[in-house]
Amino acid sequence: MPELPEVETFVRSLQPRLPGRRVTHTRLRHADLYRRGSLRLTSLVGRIVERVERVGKNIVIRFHPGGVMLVNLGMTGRLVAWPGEGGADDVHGGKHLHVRIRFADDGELRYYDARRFGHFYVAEKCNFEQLGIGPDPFLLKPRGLQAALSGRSASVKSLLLNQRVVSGIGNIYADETLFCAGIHPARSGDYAAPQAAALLRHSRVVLRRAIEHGGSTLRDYRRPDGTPGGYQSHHAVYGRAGLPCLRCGTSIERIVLAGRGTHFCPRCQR
DNA sequence: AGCTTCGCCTGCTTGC
DNA sequence: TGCAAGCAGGCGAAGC
Repeated sequence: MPELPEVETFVRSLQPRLPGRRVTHTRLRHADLYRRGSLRLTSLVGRIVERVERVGKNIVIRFHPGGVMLVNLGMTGRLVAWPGEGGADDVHGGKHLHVRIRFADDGELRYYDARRFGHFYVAEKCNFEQLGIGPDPFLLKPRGLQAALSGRSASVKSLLLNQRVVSGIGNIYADETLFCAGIHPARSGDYAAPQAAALLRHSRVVLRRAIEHGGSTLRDYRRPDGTPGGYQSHHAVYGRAGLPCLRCGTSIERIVLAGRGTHFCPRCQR
């Protein structure tokens, strides 16, 4: 599931390939792909890609002389330039190809999404806060996270998953961060608030390492070139229920918290 | 207001 | 072996 490291992997592939290209046609299969309030993709025709960046789990494409497109990949979305590198085109046999943005040079930006949980948002300008996209973990200050956690009775895990609190952390990296920080996922935000600096530090270490490995592939996710990411083999707790903790040997537990499968070491995380 | 649960959507896994 | 039910999960909406 594309979280920050997986989205960053897509952005790093797109950034050297899209800028300078002019949009000539757009095609979208289902209008329900648009997030509420979005302009149509056709409004981008004639505009030139300026740059590709990432905010939290969102891919942000900015255009000249104006306009911005946000893509949230949901669970199984893939945003790739076509033709792709090394036969990686049509990874789903074209069955799940939902958006095609054609450029003047005949190349395309393609969006595939098997489960259609992803969303597009097109606007002249966008305000991330209004869209519910909070600060990126690499920009958020320890004090900011502390303030966002203190006084909150919700579990620290659900707050890490809350994109308004910090954007980019999803189920895998929330579990991994909490393990590194030694905090039980069911603890309240208020309890964890004094440890905000450590939480933030650990989240950055985990996210940076995951980016270096091209993200985590559990099932659907593939890097832009079609190869799986490599970070899943470095998970300490996620997907390791019943296996021994790498630090103390205690069996890793799995519970459901905030509606998500949650993995932790009952001895290392208190 | 804050928190939890639900539903969207589809493919893979599990169980009868 | 085959089919139906269960499960996974980001995120917005609904409910408490």
